[in-house]
Amino acid sequence: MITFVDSAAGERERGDGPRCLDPQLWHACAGGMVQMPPPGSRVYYFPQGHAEHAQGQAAVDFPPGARLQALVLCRVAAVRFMADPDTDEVFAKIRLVPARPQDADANDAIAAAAAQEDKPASFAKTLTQSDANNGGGFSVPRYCAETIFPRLDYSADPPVQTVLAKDVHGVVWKFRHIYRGTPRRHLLTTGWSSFVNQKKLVAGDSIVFMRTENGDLCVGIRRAKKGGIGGPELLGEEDGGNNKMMGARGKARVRVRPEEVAEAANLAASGQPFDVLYYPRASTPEFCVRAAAVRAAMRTQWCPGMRFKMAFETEDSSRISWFMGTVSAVQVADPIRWPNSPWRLLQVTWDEPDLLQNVKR
Amino acid sequence: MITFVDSAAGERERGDGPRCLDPQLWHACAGGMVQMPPPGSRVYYFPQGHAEHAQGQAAVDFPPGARLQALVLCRVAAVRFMADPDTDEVFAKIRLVPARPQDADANDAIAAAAAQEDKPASFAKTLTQSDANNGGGFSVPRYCAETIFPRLDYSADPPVQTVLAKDVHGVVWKFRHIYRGTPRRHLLTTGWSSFVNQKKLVAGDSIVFMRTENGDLCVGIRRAKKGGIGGPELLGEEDGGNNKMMGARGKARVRVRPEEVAEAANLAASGQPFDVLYYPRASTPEFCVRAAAVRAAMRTQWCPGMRFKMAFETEDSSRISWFMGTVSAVQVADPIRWPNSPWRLLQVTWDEPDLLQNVKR
DNA sequence: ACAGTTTGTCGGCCTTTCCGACAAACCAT
DNA sequence: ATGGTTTGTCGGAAAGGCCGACAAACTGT
Repeated sequence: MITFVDSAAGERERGDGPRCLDPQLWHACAGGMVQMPPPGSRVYYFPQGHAEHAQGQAAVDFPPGARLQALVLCRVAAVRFMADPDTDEVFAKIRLVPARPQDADANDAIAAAAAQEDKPASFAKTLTQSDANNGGGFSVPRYCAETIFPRLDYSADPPVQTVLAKDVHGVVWKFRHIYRGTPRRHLLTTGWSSFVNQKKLVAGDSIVFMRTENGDLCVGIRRAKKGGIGGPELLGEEDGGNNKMMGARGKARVRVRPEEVAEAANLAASGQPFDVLYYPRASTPEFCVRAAAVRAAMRTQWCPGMRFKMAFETEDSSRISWFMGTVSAVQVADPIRWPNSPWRLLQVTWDEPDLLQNVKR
Repeated sequence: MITFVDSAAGERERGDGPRCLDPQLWHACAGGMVQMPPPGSRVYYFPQGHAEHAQGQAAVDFPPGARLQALVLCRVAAVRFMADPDTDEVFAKIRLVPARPQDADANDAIAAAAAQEDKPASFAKTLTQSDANNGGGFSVPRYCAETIFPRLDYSADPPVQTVLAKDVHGVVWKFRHIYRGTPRRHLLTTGWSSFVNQKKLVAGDSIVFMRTENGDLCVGIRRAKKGGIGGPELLGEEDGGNNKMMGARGKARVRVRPEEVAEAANLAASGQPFDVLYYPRASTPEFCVRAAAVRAAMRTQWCPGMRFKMAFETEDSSRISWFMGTVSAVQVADPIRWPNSPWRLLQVTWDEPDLLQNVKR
């Protein structure tokens, strides 16, 4: 394997191929609202959702003859946290084993609570024009510099230090961190420019800094959704445990191939173990949803006029906000192919006048 | 382990610690005249020489009581080719097992001849002021560019290519190689500056380029001997198989600690296996000399007035030249501590009027 | 010794990037 | 609203580094 650096600081830990990365950095990159089902827990697998995850527009070609189910109860056998070698985009490889309903539901809730704990401090910033284009500098928000970066010695004039940050591949980047200007502000100078160039960052992309338990700094990337850098700021995000929102822009390049979806759906239907790739930032709904959450949602009789609350994350990952809306219609997506599918599309009218959003369940 | 790169190109193969490096690159860095005794061959180990290798001035503190021998016949058990992680200086860790004279002398000559073969093409250049200080460029001697570097496409205007060279640690450096100017000449531009900075090269240091059998390029470093960068060009080099010259400048930092020498000498005297570190560019005489060479030299009755010829290597490692001299005195170095030691210092007056040189044996 | 070739050094100029000034945006009262 | 704080953008300036010109050094005859 190869660590490759050019006009920059880089360091690599190991020399293996597409390896698993630190789950905490993975979560920091995925966004604070992504919660992966822990191994051993049970989820419902939605072939329809998997298909949406795979496609831009091209429909997945499910074999016509096969007896497919709209949702399959599975046990999570393993979750591998990974990152795209080229784009640094994080994704997970989830191994699912179809299960029978009467199987034990054991630790679902407990494990979920445990996963919530000890989440290390992280901070995300969307790159400005100046961060991405200008003379090789990055304006570090004060909060980020003070809580995520290593302590800076303010007695020096000007206060400067070298900051090392490991990316999702284990490559370490070296930045000069300086506190200067009038008024004073935190900046990354030397090293930033080549980071931007090598990661091919543009204004609108986000950068995530995370501090591990042992004090090391990590850096991740969240590419801007394609189809317009400027635009309104609303970006699709994951739900708070029950519901899901889907961004309207999107049209990402291929990450999951339709054949893989078809194969997974078939294996699921025939009760065999299978792997799925899950891209947490793909702006499509979850297709592996906690069994308990699905059952709770199914108990609700959704009908037009109901008020609807959906969580989303603010840009800097520091808080969680809510959108309010009203259910305007309830319709089954594709009654012919997927009879009795709870993969209903609720049409919601948001209080904030924005694009119509499709919300699952 | 760490690959560290800053404003440069770097790449690492493996992640282990002080590992062994490619023997051919090691030899290219050591200089064309260094010949390591192959495993299985026999050498005489000279504690006195080992001590000189270790010290700047500080004498090695041999335990007074111990019965030490001036030279110990040993079998070479293993040779590990290594490089200093900080300075890139090459050295070898030699495992020696004391042997009895009547043991087989087997393959000494054969192995030596074999070692001579398939030495890959390499080229060394001493850095000029312009190479080391000026606007980040390196003037590549035509011979080096044409025989060591990858083929350049001269049909382009100007002819340019990116050259990758792996250093002794497996880190790959990236250089822009261009053929331009009037008159035309080969230059390394982008990437060179940061190589100089990170390797802390100064005018007077040498850089070694080597081409491996499979066509890959390697780069090594030979630091200038300390105590004056400018000065006369004569640098101490190894002998042609029989004799040894010792540079007068030197005073290098510690590489071998006196305790290690004392321990090795004791183990040698008591017939136990031991390790020695050998720095081929330390400007001290060999202290592990082929058994056959020692016996040949011992048969000669050295006396004042004898003519003396000693090989040395030219700066670019392309040729071997000879110094002629006359033996002016024969004296045993330290008759009290080392009775009957052949570690005599012949005093030689060189034909070229230079500093007096001490020559072993 | 001479002519041809090779390469070390220099000044010019272009690019990169570091810097404070300023003001817009943001926040807390 | 208002004042204090934070941070995005800009133009100036310094540094880095690429270039050909020129001449010194070297080579072979």
